[in-house]
Amino acid sequence: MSQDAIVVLDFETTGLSPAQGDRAIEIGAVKLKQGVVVDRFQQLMNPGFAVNSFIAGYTGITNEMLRLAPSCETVMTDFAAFIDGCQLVAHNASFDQKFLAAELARIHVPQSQPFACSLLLARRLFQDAPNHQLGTLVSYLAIENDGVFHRALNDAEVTASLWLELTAAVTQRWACPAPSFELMLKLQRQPKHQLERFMKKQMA
DNA sequence: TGCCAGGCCCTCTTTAGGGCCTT
Repeated sequence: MSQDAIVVLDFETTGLSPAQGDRAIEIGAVKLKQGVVVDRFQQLMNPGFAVNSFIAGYTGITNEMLRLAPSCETVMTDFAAFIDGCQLVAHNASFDQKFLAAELARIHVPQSQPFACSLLLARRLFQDAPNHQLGTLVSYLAIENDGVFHRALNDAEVTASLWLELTAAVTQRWACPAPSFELMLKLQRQPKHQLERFMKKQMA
């Protein structure tokens, strides 16, 4: 897999914490090369137990839909191949990263790819947004969408568009052509009041 | 025993508390 590919991913899960026994029930992902979507991945997966009514209502993913889905282990084996050699992005990446690491650990695959966070970047680059929930940012930036949220591929698609908006904002604000993934990783860790100083140093 | 997410980030901060964000 080429090293310049970025996979923007989103998990739907049975809850908030793999440490408390929660599992993934759907993975959706969009692969970008030089800002263009070149591949997609979407798969429901059976966690081995029933999802509660809140999750079914929140995601629209029912136990009936999951009953015939392949196991998490089967799906994650395929997904590990999909993301091999790629850099990763998610909205509130700490959430998706812990589920990705937990599900990959079950099939004895380490999670070693660098992981950028569109939430941390949006808090820095779109400070005027009403808030930084994914749905709000989609409206704020007029990102094209089909009105479906909380399904993995739909959320991954709009997060990929958000990623491109974030890189475009860096380009526009600091005259930085094609900001690298590594630059975005560093930027998401900068205190807000030091953004100008940081970018000035980067562009010098 | 009782409780049960956790990282980020702001502020009435750092010997802490609470909102934001993800499902």
